[in-house]
Amino acid sequence: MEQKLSTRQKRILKFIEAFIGNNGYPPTIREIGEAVEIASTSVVNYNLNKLVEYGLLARSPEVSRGLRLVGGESPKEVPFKVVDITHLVQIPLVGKIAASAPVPLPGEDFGYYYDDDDIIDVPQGMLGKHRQSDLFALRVTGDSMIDAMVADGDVIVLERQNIARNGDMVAVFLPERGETTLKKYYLEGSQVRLQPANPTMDPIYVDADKISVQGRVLAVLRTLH
Amino acid sequence: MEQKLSTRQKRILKFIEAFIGNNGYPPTIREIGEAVEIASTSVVNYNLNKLVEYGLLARSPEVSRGLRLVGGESPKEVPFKVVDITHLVQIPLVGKIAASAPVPLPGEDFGYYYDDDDIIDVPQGMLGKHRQSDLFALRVTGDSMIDAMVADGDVIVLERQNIARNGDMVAVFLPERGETTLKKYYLEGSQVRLQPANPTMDPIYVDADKISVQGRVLAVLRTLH
DNA sequence: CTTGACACAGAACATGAGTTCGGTCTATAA
DNA sequence: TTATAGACCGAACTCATGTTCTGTGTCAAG
Repeated sequence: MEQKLSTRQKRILKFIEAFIGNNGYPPTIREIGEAVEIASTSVVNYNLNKLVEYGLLARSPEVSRGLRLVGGESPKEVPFKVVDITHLVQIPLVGKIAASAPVPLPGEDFGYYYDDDDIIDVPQGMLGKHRQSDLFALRVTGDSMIDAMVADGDVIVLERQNIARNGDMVAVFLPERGETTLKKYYLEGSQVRLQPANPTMDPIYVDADKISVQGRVLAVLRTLH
Repeated sequence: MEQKLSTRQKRILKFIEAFIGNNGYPPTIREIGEAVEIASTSVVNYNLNKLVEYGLLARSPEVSRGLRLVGGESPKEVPFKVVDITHLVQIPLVGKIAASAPVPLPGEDFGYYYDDDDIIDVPQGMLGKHRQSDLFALRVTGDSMIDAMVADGDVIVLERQNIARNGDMVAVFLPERGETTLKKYYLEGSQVRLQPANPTMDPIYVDADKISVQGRVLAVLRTLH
């Protein structure tokens, strides 16, 4: 059964989900309208009734906030699922990363000592589930990471981690070369194959005990202007 | 921690819990009063405020059914900070982009089937200030955009726009070649220089009237795993 | 006994919020 | 062309619902 929801209707559903997750109770028609950019309450009402037709929503007539999501999923799980989507994780931007230096790791002793501009917000659902204290971000300076498809000015979000599993994109420091790179990690015998994200470029091979994994890359964020 | 809840307050808590479980939204003051046999709404209000004092309940003033059960734990350190949803921008993921086809723009009836997750949340501060309705996102398929430092699977956020200013990163469709690319835009006389983001690659030059700007790139999002 | 905090009742009040209705716009069918 | 239906807007309407106020009765401290 293929239900073609309009973009608005999808946004409405998503918003209701998120709102309930954040507030514990459903939104009003007007709150939905504001969030989804619908000027008239009647239009929101109109689309809500559509969603009821499609069996995605339940409404209690004449009841404020009388909405309930009734998708195929178990309704019990909704609030938790939503939490993942709508929560923002605050990640400290602890410094810059360049090929010529090891990754600056967040200070352990002094914990939270960053000013406001050094914290970036990321929707929790965009990353997986991780201990927030293990997350940190770095701004890339220079073009040395182009083989990792990472440009000057990009922000990368990392999870602090000393080991890696095959296929992980990791930040590794190579003491022999005295440089840091972002590569995909593949352990092959006693050697490690470090594969650039750019498929046109060749991997490098290093002894497994001669590299230092600094963290696993979870996301790359690039904003223009 | 002793909590000397009156029988009424216990019944209220119990009822709220049951009501939310049954209906998906919290009860009104009057519904509580009826269930717990309290004659006056003010008394219900009175006891609800007591429960808030005890840290067992959260209320949103002037909000219908603005109740939320909250654990008895101390509100000291919440692992994830709850943020107002209005700080998130909801952007429709309207389709895929590949070198071989023009950009699918929102509103064009492509008969698209929208999934549950073709809306992405982005912190408002990450983009600039834009009309939300002008924003859309595309998922990149294939490695054809590597010269723009965009990898397979990346999501790009665009602002719908037909013109471009020098230096803008834009999605342009080249009718002559029948392909779409992401390039930096520089108008030079009657020609346009399209500069790849990757500094090691060379620009291409096209007649200004032979290109079609589809939108301006605001951000590139890449998640691993 | 008086005082005051506490729990409660009842009713009026103000506004939050669902509903309804007339009208516009666009696309498609007749 | 006209007609019809879907999606939308704006405003009015009405009830649902939170808030506030005055006033009871109880009970323990003074």
